[in-house]
Amino acid sequence: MYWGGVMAGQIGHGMMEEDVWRKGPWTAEEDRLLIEYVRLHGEGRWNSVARLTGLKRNGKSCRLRWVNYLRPDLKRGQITPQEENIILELHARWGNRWSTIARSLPGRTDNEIKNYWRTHFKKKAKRPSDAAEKAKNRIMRKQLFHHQQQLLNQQQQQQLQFNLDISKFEENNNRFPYISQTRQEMLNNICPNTTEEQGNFMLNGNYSVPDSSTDENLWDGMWNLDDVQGNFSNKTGLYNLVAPYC
DNA sequence: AATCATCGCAACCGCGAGCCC
DNA sequence: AGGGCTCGCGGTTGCGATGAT
Repeated sequence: MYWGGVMAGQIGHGMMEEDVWRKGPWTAEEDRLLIEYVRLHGEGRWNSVARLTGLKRNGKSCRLRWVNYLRPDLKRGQITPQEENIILELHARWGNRWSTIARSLPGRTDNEIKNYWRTHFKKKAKRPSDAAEKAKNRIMRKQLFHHQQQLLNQQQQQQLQFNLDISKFEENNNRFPYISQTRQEMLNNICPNTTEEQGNFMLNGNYSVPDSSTDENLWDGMWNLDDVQGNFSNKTGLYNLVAPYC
């Protein structure tokens, strides 16, 4: 337990800049005051809490305490397997957008999901400790990979347009003898370390699933697929799509 | 029993977006 | 237009609980 944090300005009742906000774990009495404040005034205007209740907590701290712990609609207990699946699915789609993910899990907070992810998934994926863990990770990988494949299929339509655009570019420049390198050059501009095989996926759609010996790399790479639904025709979207293979 | 390592979670921090004056 | 304020978000830290040695 400690006290710290210089206040930014006057908050009323003689509290001046040299006063400090209370930090650290909340007491039952502080919780009671905050709950009473929300009951009377509703959520929001968190910077008024200190002035109206006498709590020596800043607005940020009050909001966080309410949102993550005191809200009556919070669900307690462990994350269920169903919720875990949803988290996996949505993280594959949204990346670390915890608040977005939390909106699909009533009663769960972004903080809770973020903590759960960090302790249960990211670590396990990086260094599985035994065969069972590896098997579980393999299943997770396949689920996620299947999901990514679906997204890739959607994007293949956009890739067709991408190829058409390049073809038009080539047609317009076919009087140059070295034009056959253009596609690779364009890809190299986007993803400099792309191998020939990886480039084939992007340029020709000839994609082969990496073998299991590269699973860990693939799995790790998938954490970068945050924006896989981005526009394929722009550079950012393309980069996100090919990032795990770069 | 003692010590050390790891886990799980609450809370803090910095930053950016949106709003209002 | 822009400066200040409030709020929300994602990353990180601190620390008690638990497990391993």
